[in-house]
Amino acid sequence: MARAPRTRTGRVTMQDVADRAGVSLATASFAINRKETTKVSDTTRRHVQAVAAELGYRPNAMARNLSKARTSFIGLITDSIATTPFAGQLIRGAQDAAREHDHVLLIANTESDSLATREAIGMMLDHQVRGVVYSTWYHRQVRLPSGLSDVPLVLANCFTGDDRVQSFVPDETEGGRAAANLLLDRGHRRVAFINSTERAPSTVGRLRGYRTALREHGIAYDPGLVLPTYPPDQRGGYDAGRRLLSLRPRPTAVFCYNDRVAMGLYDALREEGVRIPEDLAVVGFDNQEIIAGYLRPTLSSVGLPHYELGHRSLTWLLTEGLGQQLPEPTRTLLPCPTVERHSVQPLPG
Amino acid sequence: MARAPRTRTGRVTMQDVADRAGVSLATASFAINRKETTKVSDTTRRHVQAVAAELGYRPNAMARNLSKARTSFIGLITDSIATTPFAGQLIRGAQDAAREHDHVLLIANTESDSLATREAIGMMLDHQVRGVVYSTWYHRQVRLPSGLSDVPLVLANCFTGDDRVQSFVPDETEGGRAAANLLLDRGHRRVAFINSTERAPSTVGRLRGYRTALREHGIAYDPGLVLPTYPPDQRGGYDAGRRLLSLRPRPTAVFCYNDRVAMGLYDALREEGVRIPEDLAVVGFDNQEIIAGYLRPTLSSVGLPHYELGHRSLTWLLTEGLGQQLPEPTRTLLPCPTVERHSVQPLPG
DNA sequence: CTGAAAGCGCTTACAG
DNA sequence: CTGAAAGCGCTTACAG
Repeated sequence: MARAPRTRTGRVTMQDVADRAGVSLATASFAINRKETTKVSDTTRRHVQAVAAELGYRPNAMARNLSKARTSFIGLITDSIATTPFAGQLIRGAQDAAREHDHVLLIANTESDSLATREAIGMMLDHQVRGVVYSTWYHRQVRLPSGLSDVPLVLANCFTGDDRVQSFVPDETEGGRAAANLLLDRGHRRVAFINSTERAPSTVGRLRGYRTALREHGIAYDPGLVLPTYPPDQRGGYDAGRRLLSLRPRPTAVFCYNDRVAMGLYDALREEGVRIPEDLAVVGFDNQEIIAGYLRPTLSSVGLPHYELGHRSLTWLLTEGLGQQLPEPTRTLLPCPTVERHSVQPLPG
Repeated sequence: MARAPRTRTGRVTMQDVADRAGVSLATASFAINRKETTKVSDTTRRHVQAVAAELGYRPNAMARNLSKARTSFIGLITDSIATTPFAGQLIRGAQDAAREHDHVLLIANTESDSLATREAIGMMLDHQVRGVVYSTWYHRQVRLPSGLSDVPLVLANCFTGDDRVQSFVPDETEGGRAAANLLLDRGHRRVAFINSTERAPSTVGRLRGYRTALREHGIAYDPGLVLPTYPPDQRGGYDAGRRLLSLRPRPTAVFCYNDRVAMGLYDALREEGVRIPEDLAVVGFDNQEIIAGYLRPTLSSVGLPHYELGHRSLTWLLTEGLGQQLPEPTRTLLPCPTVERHSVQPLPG
């Protein structure tokens, strides 16, 4: 890198490049930005670019943003970042999408704190973000904080009561159906469901999917096979597991609301010497690798599409959500992938 | 909010505020930014601020950054964001520190990809970040990517071979000592250590800490009680657990390299009907809530200070790392917190 | 205490 | 194809 003129910030400016290349600032700008409109001859462009490279020129994004009256920032608001790896996946998806479109994420983690949320929104508006992704770490309905009404917006993993904002959420129903099918397709006919008692998209949707799957297999829905649990964690799963074992005739398979519930169920089964999957086949939900991948036997599960939620919502924002006339907002359902492990018999054949 | 003049971007500018308040742009600027130098009368300042609030004025951060020749951006490079909740904790700590100093994080997740790293660094330099935090999700030595030599830098959870850059890392030795003490302080004298075979700060440090603790308790170090395992996960822990059970006399306590190893150990113990903590006390490391909090019995563990790594490194960067003459770089060790649960007997008394 | 003016580093009509 | 010039929305010496 050659010695170069310096400015206030100690950096090479476009004016420096122009001077050294013997062209005007305007020409340097066009040449460096490779404007499609062929305003600059190939020779000039190559020459200017060579000089820029030689001087180690880097554009000043602040100046560019100001003069273009447009930044390449997208705000991402999340209510948690480290509670689970879920938020991280969502961020990763959003980040990848942002990169694909040459945009930069301004991430704010609010921990559901309203002051932090307000500050985050203010910071984003001050930085002229082109749009905002509002996300939650578990699928739920939200009330939008104020301050977001004047900026292009998309929701990831959450939705508003009136569905007047475009949102992307997991297809809980289809996920519940897939989980149940993992068991029904193996010929199980007495399939229990340990569900959380919260009223949430996940509990309602997964139950609906479970019932759909039963119907499709010609099996009557038996409410007695739906075991409520709360909280939906290892302890709840253990308790529900004990209740499940006292059912007569005993179910041969069970779909657990989530992997932590399955973890507790495993404990209950072990105590009673019930083998998985021989005596009872088990399916979880969430596909938390650290649980599902390490239980013995490893747990078949249905995952949540957090990466895709982040990626799709950001992509939508950048491709459709920025225009003047938005498409009719919808709540778009994203599929939940099935992950087969060893807690269910292999499919015959 | 009153009707206000509009600009290109459709936003209220400082000029609008000045006009409406009947003052000059300069005065508006001073009034709005509450410059300590009392250049503006209280009356004027209050008036201008009232007008600004009335018009819903928000400063344009791009313009401010450009004219001040300084942004409030700090870059944060991480090699993983969703593998574990660790990176999320580190980010959260850094984010909180940034907020405390009115700075904004530009986060890039590279997944250890060198192209992504290069792009991230370029993006950060283009955005005139004031400094960069380079972090890894597990404690290790790193080679710095090029492009970071001209920017204030600090390392979090990693360090360079020559220690010529300030870094913050977990105190593995003290953590290992604390883990062993959790057992030794209960009177255990035959304390095994299931360690990973990788050569890493964690394995080396924790072993050193374990030996220190033994010495302090007047117990001779017995290499036969250090059981190697690889990979350091549930499977490795299970295998090591079986080996441990064949030792004679059998250890009464064991310190596991991490919680996943402990999870596998639990499986081995359960198979043999060995009770925790009555027959064997167990301590893990990492304090991964989803494992340690849910195993039966719950697992005592030593945590890693990811939040603090992020918070301390960012704070250092903003308070000491930005100056012209940096303090002598050091590798600063941060303490690993002990978390007691039920896999160790309660302390008598 | 207040204002006129220059300048930050770019982009982009507008002329030529 | 190339250049002179205005302008983005602020900050900050410098005068008064």
